[in-house]
Amino acid sequence: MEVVPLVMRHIRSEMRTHRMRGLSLPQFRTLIFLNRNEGACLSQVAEHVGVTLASASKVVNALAERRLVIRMTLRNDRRYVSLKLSKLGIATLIRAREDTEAHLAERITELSPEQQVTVFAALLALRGSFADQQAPSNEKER
Amino acid sequence: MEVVPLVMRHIRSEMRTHRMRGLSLPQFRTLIFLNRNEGACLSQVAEHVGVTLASASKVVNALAERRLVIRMTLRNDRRYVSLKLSKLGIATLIRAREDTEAHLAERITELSPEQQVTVFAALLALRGSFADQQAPSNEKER
DNA sequence: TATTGTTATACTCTATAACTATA
DNA sequence: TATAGTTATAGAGTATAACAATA
Repeated sequence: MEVVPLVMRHIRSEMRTHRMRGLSLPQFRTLIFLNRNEGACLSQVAEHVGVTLASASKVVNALAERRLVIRMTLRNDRRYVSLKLSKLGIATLIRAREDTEAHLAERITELSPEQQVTVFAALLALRGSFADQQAPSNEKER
Repeated sequence: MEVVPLVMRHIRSEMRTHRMRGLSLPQFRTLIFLNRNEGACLSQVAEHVGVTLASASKVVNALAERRLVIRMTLRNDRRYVSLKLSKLGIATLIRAREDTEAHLAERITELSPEQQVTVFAALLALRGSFADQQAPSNEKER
């Protein structure tokens, strides 16, 4: 409860001060997800980012207006929207990620090698515990 | 970059679904800070929460309107605002914290005892690295 | 003149609810 | 009738810039 917001603050602060090509955190995370899941639909984005469909729609819309994301209607079932990054989106994501990771890495470097190993192990454990949590808590209530 | 937002999402999700007496995360963190630093001024809140003075002013204003925080002008230097929790604020904070911590604890319990130790050590290390980043010059011993 | 805080303005994120389009 | 997505509306958080009050 205490540490996570500290780290979040740092990430956001870095993203602000280094512009990040003007990406907000939800936008950034959406780009990351679409980079690894080309052709995903909006519902999948919403579930992954952990927001409602309506919120995801707005975030994706902003990204589409900036030509970072391409929206296409599926032929099979025209209710679905297929999403993927444009070339500009990919380039933007790469540069944004490099910037932010570099600054996070700087922080981590301040820790001892043992602490770095500990942090890495802990994050893996936390990911295992938290990563699959949004599916049950998000799907059932809709 | 990947795990921290997951945990944040979980915290926020818990806060939403369990109402948290309608506290947002910045409001919650502000109450926590004031609980441990009675009489702190607005600038200290802003620095601790990691936002600008203007943003802190808005958050505190919302808390004051809900009678959770009491604002008082300092006699010595009337530019300063002294902040503290009301009784209602204290009660609200306690219940909110109990709820959220209980749910976080549930998650952590899913990890093995070794993993729990690892997570704890990692959070300590991260706190050491990230906590003083906001206020390198503010070394009060409170 | 410097410092503390507030207000004005503008933007993003977020939710819920109502709506459209498709199946 | 059910599902995917959008739009409308509202509220909170955030920033910068301009302002007020105090020292």
